[in-house]
Amino acid sequence: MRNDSRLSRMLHVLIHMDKHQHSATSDMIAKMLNTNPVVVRRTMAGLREQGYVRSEKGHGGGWTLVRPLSEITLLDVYRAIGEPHLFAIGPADDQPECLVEQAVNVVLGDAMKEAQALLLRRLDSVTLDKIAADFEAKLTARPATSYSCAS
Amino acid sequence: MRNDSRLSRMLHVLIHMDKHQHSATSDMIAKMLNTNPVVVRRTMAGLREQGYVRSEKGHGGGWTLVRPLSEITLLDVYRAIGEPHLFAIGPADDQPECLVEQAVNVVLGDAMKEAQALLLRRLDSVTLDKIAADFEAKLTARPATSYSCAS
DNA sequence: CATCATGTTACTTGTCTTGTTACGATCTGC
DNA sequence: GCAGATCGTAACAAGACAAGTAACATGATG
Repeated sequence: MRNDSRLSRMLHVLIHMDKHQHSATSDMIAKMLNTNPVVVRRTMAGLREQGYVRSEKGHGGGWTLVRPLSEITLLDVYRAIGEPHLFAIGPADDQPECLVEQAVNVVLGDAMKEAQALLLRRLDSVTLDKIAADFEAKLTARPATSYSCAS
Repeated sequence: MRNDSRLSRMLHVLIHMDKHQHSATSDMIAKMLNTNPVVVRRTMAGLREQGYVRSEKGHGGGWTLVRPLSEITLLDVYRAIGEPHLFAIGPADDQPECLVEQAVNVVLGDAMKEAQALLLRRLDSVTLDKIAADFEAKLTARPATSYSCAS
């Protein structure tokens, strides 16, 4: 568990959900992600609140995709899961008195802000159906092997 | 302790070391950074191995800057401390069998690689004397207040 | 040789995601 | 309406990793 994999996992799930049109239970999704249902519900709660998926209780319930992949960007998903910290590095002190440290924070902070802006711009420029299309391309390139995790 | 602050701390220290020409003990540096001497030695070990600073034991010993700030970039310091992970996010699985997950990893990985390249480029383009100059500018702008942490 | 200072190891702490257990709420179908 | 499926949520443990801490060895100075 070295990285925060919530964004990666949610992208994975959403594309799979688009492939089977019927609802998927947290249990099925958990098996797909090699985790357990509680983690799935916890992480997907944000997607539900933002209206990208819907969850239904009871017999025959589960999760369904509400909006088409073409209308969801990676940035949308990132925001829906709560915009977790992108960087592992950061300043020692956010509001230092020392002017030297302030100067360090400015230079380092500017560089990080630029990198973050670039990353978010990239996330904003890609919709989920683009990833789905990449998958289809891979699929036709090697149709012999098993193509997907428990889908 | 939310972030890895080693880079930030080392930049801070190196610039201070340039200001007083005599050597600084780990104890003095620790007070400056609000930490303790062991952390200082641990983190600065990389800088010593790369030849940016020198440490001397015994009476009158301590740490001294070996190379001028103009010859040290932020990237140099980042590398000297062991190139710690920059990002807090990442893929759920580095070598997934599922082609969907592979496609997710490619898109996400490309975006992160670009952001990382930009950040490292920025770190490479700034030398420590630039930060020192920023500090001097701040200093002349408000000379009345205390300017520096225990320097 | 006494003292100062670094070098290093081992262990603890703090923080955050993930994993897990437990329990309550709600919906379906018989 | 009862049984079972399924989500919702709270509480807590596990794992990872930087940072904090304590103990002790090593080496240099006077």
